[in-house]
Amino acid sequence: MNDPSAVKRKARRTAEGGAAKVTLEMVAASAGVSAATVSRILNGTAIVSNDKRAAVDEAIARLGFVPNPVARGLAGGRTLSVGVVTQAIDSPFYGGALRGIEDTLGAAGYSPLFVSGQWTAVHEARCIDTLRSRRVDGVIVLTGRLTDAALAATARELPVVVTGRMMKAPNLVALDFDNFEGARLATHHLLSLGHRRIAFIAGDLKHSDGKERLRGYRAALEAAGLRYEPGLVMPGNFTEASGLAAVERLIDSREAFTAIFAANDQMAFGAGLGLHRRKLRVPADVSLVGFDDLASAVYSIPPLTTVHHPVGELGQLAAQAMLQLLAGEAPTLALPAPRLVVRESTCELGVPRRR
Amino acid sequence: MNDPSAVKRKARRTAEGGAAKVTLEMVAASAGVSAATVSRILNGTAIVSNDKRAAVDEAIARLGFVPNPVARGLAGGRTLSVGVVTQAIDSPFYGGALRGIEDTLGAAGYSPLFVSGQWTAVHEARCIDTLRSRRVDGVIVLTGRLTDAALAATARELPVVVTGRMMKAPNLVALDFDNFEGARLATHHLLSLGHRRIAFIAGDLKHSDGKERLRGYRAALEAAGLRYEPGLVMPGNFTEASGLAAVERLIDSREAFTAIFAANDQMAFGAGLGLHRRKLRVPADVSLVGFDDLASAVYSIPPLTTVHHPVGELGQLAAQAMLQLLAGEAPTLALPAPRLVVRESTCELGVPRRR
DNA sequence: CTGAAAGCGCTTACAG
DNA sequence: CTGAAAGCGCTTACAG
Repeated sequence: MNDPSAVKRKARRTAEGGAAKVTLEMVAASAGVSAATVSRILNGTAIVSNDKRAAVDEAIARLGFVPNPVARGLAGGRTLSVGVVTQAIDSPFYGGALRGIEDTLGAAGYSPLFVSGQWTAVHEARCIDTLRSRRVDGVIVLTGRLTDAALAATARELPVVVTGRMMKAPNLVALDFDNFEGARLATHHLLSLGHRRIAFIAGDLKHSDGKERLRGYRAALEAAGLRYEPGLVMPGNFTEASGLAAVERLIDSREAFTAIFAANDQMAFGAGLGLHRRKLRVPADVSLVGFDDLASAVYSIPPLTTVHHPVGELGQLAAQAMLQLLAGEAPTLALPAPRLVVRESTCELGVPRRR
Repeated sequence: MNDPSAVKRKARRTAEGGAAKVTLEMVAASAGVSAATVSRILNGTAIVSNDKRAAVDEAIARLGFVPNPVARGLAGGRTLSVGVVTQAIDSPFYGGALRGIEDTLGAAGYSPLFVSGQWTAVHEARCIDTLRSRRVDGVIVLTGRLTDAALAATARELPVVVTGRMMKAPNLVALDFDNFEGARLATHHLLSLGHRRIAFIAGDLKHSDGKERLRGYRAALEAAGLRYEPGLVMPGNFTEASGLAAVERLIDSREAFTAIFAANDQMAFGAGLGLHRRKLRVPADVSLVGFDDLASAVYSIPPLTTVHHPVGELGQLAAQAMLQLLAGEAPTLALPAPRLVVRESTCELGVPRRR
């Protein structure tokens, strides 16, 4: 404070900024201890005598001190922030996961930094660069297009949690959901209602969730002694538009079917509209099952039977795993199991419900 | 570098971190100039001779230097990040706005920091504290519960852009959408189809968008020479559940109606389900109009006629306004006008379309 | 046009 | 248990 220019600068800043920023140094001076001691108390880094601790706590409260995370980040190399690579910040599917992450991280004093990967590996790589330059302490990747190798490489730099795939690497934890089992459940449900001609609208088969859901459909069919019929399987890409197109193709193909299982809810919604346009009633004429249990599935017409995908929990788990990695602990995970939610878009074959 | 402990520390860090971090100082040394000069070139802060600039550019490229935003934030007081207070990170309504903000900010080298206000003033205030402690350069607030005074107060500290309300304050720009006109358009559409008994499901009337939409409904009615009938107006709170409940109350009230205008799409979806449950067909028996034009409105059954609310544009505009404030310019705004999107949930009275 | 130096607000070995 | 001091990687008056 004996540098005149410094004083001038500080004065100007205070004038602009309104309330003068309280610094750790001011707390230290006011409590009669060194800055190091205040820092140690803040971080629980060392044992401090009770009287000093009390004095510091009092000073912090009195001055209304809030540590500056930017300075902390520079000095300590930890920013208390974790990057979250999602595919689209406005995705109806990932929304719940983002919320779960935000809640869990927030409770531990960490802030999430959300970035959108736009479903391309190039963008995702750029996202991770941005996050690293912002010095996040770790990265959570929701699915995405990055290769396992790329992910393992970034795990060499900082802890990584990835969802939607199975892989093993040091400093990385992968959290997958049992898509196979979910699809099996959905198909089994239709079979148990007496359906035998069950069409399937596939998701993106380049991706594991798309592949697994197809595999589950097929496994359930075969377990019931039915043949897998390629003519009943329509390609799709997880969008409503592709679900709509799939149904049109299916109907035009003149292949007989009494039920449709779409590999996600968005395609099921598209399929529902397609059936509506072709004057087929759900479920009286065709039973329809989705996958994911989006918030909007409850209010679709009719309310959609679907496989509940606990994205919120998945987000919480991913955040918890990250927190554990950051604390140097070995993450312990209990993955949520798939569960079928029966609503009104399915009914027994030959016993159409009256609307 | 003549401090042994410093050398040791750096070495350890490099070993852990994989690729050694390239610093501005290394660039300066390598280019034979001072750190100040490199900084000036990076920031365009001063005119620099061409040969030095070339040397520095070359060194930056050769070493792969990326400036550390954390250090920049500490030293310069600017973090190139802007806080975004949204109500829920997974809101189907704000999603598009978040995306617009992310895109526009990203193109200018800024990163958004998304936080969720949970629709309560307390949370929002806490969000703004968090953002300020993270030293964001400005804050964008999407609607929210904060009072105008509270917003004006934070605008004294840093630039603020707020959507969903009209207000004036220094260092703050408010971006509103013409909810009144939108509601007028929607109601007018139903009137022009011959409907006279038009029910209205209101949104949250404590909030300006809720109030304005009700006002627009009423104004259109009165302009057509019709009386405003309280019995046709059902309370709601912008959720699907409240739309569903409103329709049930409406039907049970035995009030005659041939059309429903819901103050947002989510309530319209709930209303649609309510009508479906009571065996009323849309639009053959009842025409239904929403407000917002959510992504899912296109695939609802039937596809929903609604007022397009350009949230994506609104997000881009908000981000642009923030960028202009940050640059010390006076924001110039061209607000997008409401526009009716006619789909399949409305039809002429007395001329029911065959499904 | 350019450099030396101080400073941003913390953390962390080091040395008691 | 605790302090003095250096350092994190930049920016910015100040003084040429």
